[in-house]
Parts: sequence; structure tokens; C-alpha cells
Amino acid sequence: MEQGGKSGRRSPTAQELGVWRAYVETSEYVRQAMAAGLHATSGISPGDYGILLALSEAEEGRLRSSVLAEGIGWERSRLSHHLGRMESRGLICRKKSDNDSRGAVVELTDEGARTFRASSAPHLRLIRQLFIDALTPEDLADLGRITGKLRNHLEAEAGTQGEAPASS
Amino acid sequence: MEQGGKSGRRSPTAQELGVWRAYVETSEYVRQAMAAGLHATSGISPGDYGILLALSEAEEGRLRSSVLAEGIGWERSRLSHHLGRMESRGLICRKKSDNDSRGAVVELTDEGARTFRASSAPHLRLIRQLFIDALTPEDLADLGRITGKLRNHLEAEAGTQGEAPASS
DNA sequence: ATTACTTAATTGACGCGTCAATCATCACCC
DNA sequence: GGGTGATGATTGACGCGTCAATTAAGTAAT
Repeated sequence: MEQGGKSGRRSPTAQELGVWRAYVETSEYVRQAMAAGLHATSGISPGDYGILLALSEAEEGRLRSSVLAEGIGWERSRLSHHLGRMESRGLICRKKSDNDSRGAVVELTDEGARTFRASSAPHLRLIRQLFIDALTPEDLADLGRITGKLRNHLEAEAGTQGEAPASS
Repeated sequence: MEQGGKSGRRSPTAQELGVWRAYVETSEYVRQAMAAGLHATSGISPGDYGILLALSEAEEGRLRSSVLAEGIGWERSRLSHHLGRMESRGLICRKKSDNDSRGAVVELTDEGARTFRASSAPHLRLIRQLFIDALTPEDLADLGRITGKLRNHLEAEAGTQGEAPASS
């Protein structure tokens, strides 16, 4: 490993920093606007929406908790906390799995299904209003490409974190 | 207002939705990676960093709380909570303003200044590793442009939220 | 069947963010 | 100078997210 390569050494230029800051701030802004809009129109959070969506698409509106966590890419404990809150609002319920009674099965309640149906259209409308309408199709294609590169990079990076203390 | 315009009516296509989801997930990933990296290298959060940076750049390492809030674009109460936590860790301290004793002045402690100096290089290195290194200069330019459009759009959108219930 | 290991899920503590309510001070004005 | 209202900042409640610890149930070995 030469370390003299083109990467990782010098600190970002002012321009690079500017793009970084704009990116972080804007994505935060988007996130916040989405959360606020969803809350205003449907009384749920983006997290709620993701869970309701996953359950709605599942066989019989139920999923094993670990499968759900995997499906939406959440840590177990995060999901557990969130399900607790959703359960107390009556959107889902939890039962023990039949075959393996360690496992919990999460099931959409009628109320949950209704809430999801009611939130779906506003959710899509928000995506359009906040995001799609801001950009041309070319912008969208560029953004998709760039986002993909970024994600790949981060995933690769994550693999090489505490590794190879190496010779010297 | 004709409402028959090109925007806001139909729901997003699968492609559009794909870009949306990738964007949201990736920006979340970036945010999380940055927070984790900063915590690991310097024991602070991105919020801490922003505050330390703003104070470091200020005259005598001190700012009126409202000015600081404005500078970093935070709500007052968010800042207040955060300053409370930072104060208890000894990074900053708060005093009453001399002229207007409603106002609080936030001041960098020695410890805070030291922490900021120590975190600055790792912070910049993370930006490079996580973000800049993932992208070509052209990507970065595109992303800057697109981000700008998105931000402008959101700001404009925010202006026209609860407005003009209109005739029918 | 006891011990040990692993896996599923939950819990508790704590930092973070938002909203609504509150408290203190200033500014004005009669 | 005693209301009245604006302004600066804090607080409390609550949802959200992470980490570390824990509980509970399955699996395997002896």
C-alpha cells in the first residue's frame, strides 16, 4: 500500500467543502420537510410509514420481527422501540411465533391498515412536490447515478474500517 | 391557477421513486457515518462540531446565543438543549449578556477550544474519505448544482405552504 | 439432564430534536 | 412607575436512535 495515491491525504478545497455542506444541509432539510408533511397529512412519521408499507406488502399483513428489520434495514433494537410506540398507538400488534417462540411476529391491525391506506397518497404526493418537481429528468438521472456511487463507496469503506493495522 | 400544469398531479414513477429512496437512504447513511466517525475520532457529535466551529471563528470565542443559533441555522430551543449538554461536559460556558441581560453569551472554554482543534483534522479527513473520494470532480459539480436546485425549491415551497385556500 | 453457545428480541440509559409552555427582561406608553 | 406587549432564552414532555446489557428460547455436547 503506497499511501501516495490520489486519495485521503489533502484536506478538501473550499469548493468541495461547499458541496459537502450544501449536501448535508439539504438532505437534512428534505428529511425534515418529509417528516413534517407526513405528520401533518397523516399523523405518522417516516419510520411508521416504512413499517406500515412493509407489513402491507407482506403475506397476511404480518412479518417476523427480524425479517421486518432486515427488510427495512433497521437495527433490531431500533425496531423494537419503534414497534413499542406503534403498538401503543394501536397500529400494529405483536404475538409470539408458533414454531420458534423466541421470535415475535408483527401484525398490522385494522387501524394500521387503514392508516397506511390513508397515508399512501399524501406520501407519494409529498415525494413529488418536495423532490421530483424540483428536478429535471436529467437531474434525477444524474442524482441517481451519483447517489449510487456514493452508496457503493460508503459500503466499501465500511468494510475496511478497523482493519489491517499493517506493518508500519 | 389552472392546476392542469405539469407538476404535482400524477404520482412518481418507479424510477423516480427509486432515486428518491436511494437519495434518502444514502444521505442518512452519510450522516450516520459522519457522526460515527467523528464520535470515534474526537468524541463529539456533528452538532458539537458546528457549535465549536462557530465559536472558534467568533471574536474572542464567544457569541450571543441568538447569533449563534442564527449562524448555524438551529432553532433556539434545540440550541439551548444542546448547549446544556455541552456545558455539562465543560466544552462551553454561558454568561449573562452585559447590555441586555435577557441575552446569554456562549463562550468557548479552554477545553472546548482544545477539543475543536483536535477534531478539526479528523473531521476534514472524514469528509474527504466518505464523500469527496467517492466522486469525480464532475460528479461533485453536478451534485452541487442539483443540491442547489433542490434547496431553492424547498425554500420556495416552504413559503407557499398553508396559503391561498382560494376559490374552489 | 446439565452446561455451554448461539440467536431473537427487549430493555434502560442517554443523546438528540421538536413543540408548546414558561420565565425573565426590555421597551413603550399613559 | 405600573401595565402591556414583544423578545431572548430555558424547560418539560415526548418521539426517535444507539449502545450495552439482559432475558428467553433454541441447539449441541457430554
